[in-house]
Order: sequence, then structure tokens, then C-alpha cells
Amino acid sequence: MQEAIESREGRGRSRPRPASIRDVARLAGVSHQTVSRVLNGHPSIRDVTKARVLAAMDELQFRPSRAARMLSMRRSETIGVLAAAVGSHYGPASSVSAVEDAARERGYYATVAHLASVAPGAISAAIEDLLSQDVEGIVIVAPRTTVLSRLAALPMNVPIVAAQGEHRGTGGIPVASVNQEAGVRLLLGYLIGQGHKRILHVAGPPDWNDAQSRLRAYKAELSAAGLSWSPPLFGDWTADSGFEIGRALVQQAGRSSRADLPFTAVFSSNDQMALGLIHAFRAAGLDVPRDVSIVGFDDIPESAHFWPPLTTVRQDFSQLGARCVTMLIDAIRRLEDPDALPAEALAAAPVEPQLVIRDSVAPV
Amino acid sequence: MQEAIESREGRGRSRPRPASIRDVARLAGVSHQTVSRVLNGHPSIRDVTKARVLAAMDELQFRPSRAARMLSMRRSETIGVLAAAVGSHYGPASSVSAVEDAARERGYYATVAHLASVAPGAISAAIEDLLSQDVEGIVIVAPRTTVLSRLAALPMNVPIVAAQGEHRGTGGIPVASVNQEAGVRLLLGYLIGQGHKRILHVAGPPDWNDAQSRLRAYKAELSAAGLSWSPPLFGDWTADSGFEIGRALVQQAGRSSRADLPFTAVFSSNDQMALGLIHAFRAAGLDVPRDVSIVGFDDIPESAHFWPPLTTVRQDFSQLGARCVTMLIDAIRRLEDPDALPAEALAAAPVEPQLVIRDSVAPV
DNA sequence: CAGGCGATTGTTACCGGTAACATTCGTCTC
DNA sequence: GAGACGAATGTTACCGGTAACAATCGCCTG
Repeated sequence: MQEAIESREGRGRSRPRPASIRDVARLAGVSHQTVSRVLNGHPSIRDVTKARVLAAMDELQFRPSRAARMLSMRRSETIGVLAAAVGSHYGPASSVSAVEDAARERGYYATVAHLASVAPGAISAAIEDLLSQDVEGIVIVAPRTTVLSRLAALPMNVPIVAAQGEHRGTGGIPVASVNQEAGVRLLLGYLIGQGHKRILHVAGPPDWNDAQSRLRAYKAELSAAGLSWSPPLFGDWTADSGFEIGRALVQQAGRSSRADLPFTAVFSSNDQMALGLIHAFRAAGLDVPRDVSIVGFDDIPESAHFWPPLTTVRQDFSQLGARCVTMLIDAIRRLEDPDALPAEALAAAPVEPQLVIRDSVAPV
Repeated sequence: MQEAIESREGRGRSRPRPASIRDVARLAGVSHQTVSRVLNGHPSIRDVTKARVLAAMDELQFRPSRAARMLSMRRSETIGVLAAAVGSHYGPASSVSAVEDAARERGYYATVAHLASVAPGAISAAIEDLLSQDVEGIVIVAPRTTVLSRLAALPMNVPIVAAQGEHRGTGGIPVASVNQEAGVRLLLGYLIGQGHKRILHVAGPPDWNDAQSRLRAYKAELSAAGLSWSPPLFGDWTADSGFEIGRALVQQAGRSSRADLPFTAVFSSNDQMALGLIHAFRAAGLDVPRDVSIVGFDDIPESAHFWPPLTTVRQDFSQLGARCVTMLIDAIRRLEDPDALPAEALAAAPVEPQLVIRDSVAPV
């Protein structure tokens, strides 16, 4: 026995070839197909047979080869994730993890491609990379209009779903999203309720869908409330950019006294930029919220400990990720069997955000 | 033509089978092996032939099947990443991305398994998941002693490398790391240089390798400087936990005046907890850095905009990730050909961290 | 008791690549 | 001009699973 094993494993040089179902079959005294049946839980297998096969598998430390399964089933059971500039962004990063987890839960593997730039070359390279892994579908995270429109132009024969984007203008790519309008409404409603009338908006980069929705909602809400809105300032989501914008703001207001500021509150498109803004204001001798009120968006785990703790809106990214995966898998199923599911699954209800009131807003 | 394509694609029901190398071969009038050669850049192919094959590939929109390649080469060209509790942790999350990118650069695919808990079951399930994908090696990110020691006990026949852990006590798993001792020395040296003598340490969870190294280095540095150290307080890396600890600290000091505090500075094991500490101190009427100085670790992008901007130490996670991948791939190569590479690659020099001085420390 | 049927198992082919070896052909050498 | 050799290409087998169909067996039905 000892000897047999040693000789099977060879000595040193070449690694032992892992056991295949035929090896198991031989040891169990059945056909390889029977082994395959045991593997897949086929109903018509006698218990004794199954037990023998299982024992053989165990003895040989059998592990099915994914490659072989993929090849013969012509399915990879893998979905791809295209992540744009996830590095320092809390939301997108959370969404990616959520997608990975949700996929695993649904029996799929997930593989992610990071996008360093939005150059057409980089995008198609990333897609190419995913496709070369035979992914059955792709989830786009952190959608920017640039990415989405370029994607729509690419020849693709697998289903695609975007996380957190506009329903319009995505070139027909289905989208799962957190309700941005509702989030903005919550924030602005609160601000207005506290008496604020001149509310500035620091937006995210114009080509990000989220930034666009929030900006649009900002305008719409203020208009609806009979207030006027000022042209937004654009940051790049980082605290650094928020800081720069804040500095420019106080500089251009001249003296750093509350009366000089042409606004009483600023709505930042995410929490990090809000942090930068607060920093800039305070550095200029202004107090938040006494002199300026600030609200953010996302509710990153640190927001509660900003100074002052930030009033913001919470997005449930894991729910978002799960929803994307559901939609994508439905789409994949529909490819196999066109009338398997009602197409209305495409119009998933948006995830609802939640207002988190802390101390960065003062009544006016 | 039109017709031919339509009939090849069928109508509705069954998707067209993607072209294989034999389809390409037929169209180009060569053998499938010749197509394979073109695919792999074999030298002995006439230019005309190659051109014909390429044209055929293009016309059929040929894309090689990864599954088939994996199966026949018996290699997946994939490395796995085991990520523990990456969700809200900046460092681990950055490392994971870095590993993915580095892997891709080196021609490997990467697939990550998230660990929700450190229960033995969860760990082996995650490993099982990776192994079932035929990964050729595994990178462990965010190593905790719990995970590492349990891992060492698991039967595994692929190489493993851990990111950011202790070299000792990892059960022989090779480790790439940022030099934690150096980071702590930088920080503490600076603090001591500013005249601080009573320096408190808020540590990360005791079972995290990083937390352990920093704690150990904290004790060593202070002792070396002839100062005494107090028993550390343990947080869980979150700003929330830093806040709680800070609150307990001021409460137990009684009156909130500088004189009552048994320390003049606190060294937090990461930036988030430092943020929570600052929050707690300020909420108690203490000023940072006038009443207490604080330093963090990591240099997350937001640290520069904390109030006050945080003095901390920067870790280069992308370099760390790249180093892990290099080590892992070397190990994989060594498996194929035992004397391909010198084993000294195992002892990669640690990545050196960098002190970032901002405004959270005042001289005493 | 023949035919039928369901449960259980085996046989053979196939998925789409790569590896190893065979073949063909032109050219160079002696 | 025959043999050698290298370049270019073809043939066949194999990787480790699954699918489709066949075969065997026991028992039920008419």
C-alpha cells in the first residue's frame, strides 16, 4: 500500500497527477459515468454504490476538474465584474465585494477586471480579459457615462448589468440602482426644513452617472421648493478635491466671515469631499455648522466621527450588489430559455436610501 | 452570405456555438494544429499561412476557449486570493486590488474569496472554493494569526504566500510585508523627539498580525528609549471602536483637563481609530494636539483632511501586493522545476514605510 | 408467461484545446 | 544525384468531465 502510493506519486521530480473520475471509477469498480452521477447527485444510484464511490473519492483525494466540467458543459459558471477606478472609492469597492459574495451565493464564480482609465483601449482590453475567461455575464460597477456608452458600442454576446447608473442613456444596458433622487430629496428636504435657502452643490465628476443624477435631483428639488440653485462645483470624489474647492470658495468670498458667503449650506455629492470642504472651511476660520452647514452622501463608516459628525444619506451597497447579480443571472437564464422569466425583472425597483442626521447642519 | 450567417446562428432558440480552432482550420484550409500554432506564436509558420489563419479567425470571431486550454495544459493560470474581512479596511482592500492587478500583469488570472468569519469552517470553505477553481497558488490578505495557523493545518498542495504578516509563527507560510517595526520607530521617534514621554497605544485586534507587530514594536521602542509603556487598549480597526476607547479614556481620567490625562500622546494602530479617538477627545472638550497628540498608521487618503490633519505613516500597498504575486509565482515555478530559482526569493526584503508629518502632534 | 417499464449502470462520443510524432518538401552537402 | 536536414504542416491521442443512448435486471400487468 505504502509502496503503491509512493510509486504513484513518483519521487521528487514530477508532481503526481491528481485523480480523475476514471481513477475513482476503477478503484470503486464502477464506470466513470457512475462516478459522474454521484458527483451530480443523480437520483438513480444505489446507496451501496454511492457509498463505494464516495469512499474511493475520499481515498484518492479526488477533486473534480473545473476545466473539464467547463469544457463539456460549455459553461464557465462565472460572471465578470468590470470595476472602474475602485481604488479609493468606498461605494464602488463595497459594491464589488457585494457582487462577488452574491455571485458565490448563487453558485457562480466571480472574476473582476479593474479599469485604470476610461480610454476606449483600456475598456475593451478589460472586457476582452473578462471574455477570455468565458464569463457568462458582466456586472459593471461604478458606471460612468463614458464607460457605459463605449460599452454599448462594443460587440458583446453576453448579458450586461450596470450597478448604480441612470436608467436612461445607458445604451439599453439594464441597471440596478440606489434611488439617488430620493436620497437627494431627503437631504435637501432636511436642509430646507432647517431654513436654508442658499444651498450650494459640490458635484462628482460630470461623467459619473451618480454625480449626474444627484446634480439633476439637486436642481429639481430646489426648483420645486421655489429656491434657486447655483451652478455646481465639480470635484473628483476625493477629500483632496473637496478641500481645494472649499479653499477656492472662501478665498473668492473674500473675508472669511459668514456674512460674505453666498450660501448657508453645501450639499456634497459624497462624504469624502464633504470632509475636505469642512477642512477648508475650518482652516479659513469658519465653523461648521455654525457658519456653514454641510451634508454628504454615502455614509462611509468614518462619517460619524468627522468633526462635526456628518449628516448624510446611507446607501445599501450590498443590497445593490445582490440585485445586480440577480438581474444578471436572470438574463443569463433567459438566454438559455427565452421564455423562462418575465422580462419585467429588468425593471428592478431601486434600493431606497436612508437619511442619517448628525451634527453638520444648523438651523438658519 | 446574409443567409448563411442567419442559418448558422439559428433563429431564437439555440445560441450559435462559438467557433473552435477546427472551424477556423476548415475555413483557412489548414489543420487545427496549425491554427493552434498560430495561436501560440510558433516560429515555423509561413507568413501567408499565418495571415490566412488570422483572417479566418477574424471572420469567425474566434476566441480561444479557456476551459479547453486549461484542460489540455493542466494549468489554470489562475491564482487565488483569500481576503479576510476586507470590507471596511483600507489596507487589505488596497492589497487585494494590488494583487489582482499584479497577477494580471504577470499573465495570471486572479480570483478572490472573501472570508466572513474566521471560524475553521469558513476558512476551509473558502479554501475549498479556491481550490475548486484549480488555482495554482494562493495569496492570503489581511492575515490574522487565527487564519494563518488554521491554514497551516489544512492539507494544501498549492503554494501559499501571506501579505503583511509576521515572519515568525505563520507555520512556515512565506510572507511579504511592509516593515512594521520601521513604521513604528518612525512614529515613536518623532513623538519622543517632540518631548513626549507618556505615550499610549491603541492597538488593533490581538489576532491580527499587523496589530501584533505594531504592539511589539511599540513596547520595544519605548523600552529602548528608556520610557515605560502602558498596557495597550484594543480596538477593532474601526473609527467607532476608537471613539469608544477615547470616551472611556477621558471618562476614567475624570475631569476633562489635560493635567488629568495619564498620557500626552496616543499612537493608534490605524488611521480610522485615530479619527475616532480625536472625535472622543474633542467631544470631551479636549483639543488635539494641544491637550493630546495623536498619530495613526496607514495614511488613508482622508487622513490629510482630518481635523487636525493626521500625522501618520504611509504603507505602499500596491508594492506589497506586487511582491506577494512575485513570490507566489516564483513558488509555482519552483514546483514545476525545483531548481529553477534560488529559494532566497522567499526572504523578500520588506517594503519600507514613510513618515507623513501633519498637525496632530504638538511639542510637549 | 410475454411485454413493458422504471431503476441502475455501462458504452461511446464529444467538448476545444495542446503534445508528440509523422509526413512532405525544398535545399544543401558531398 | 542521393542522403541529410530543417521548415512547415498534418495526424492521432489525450486532458477529465458530461450527454445520449444502450443494456441489464427485477417486477408488474394482462
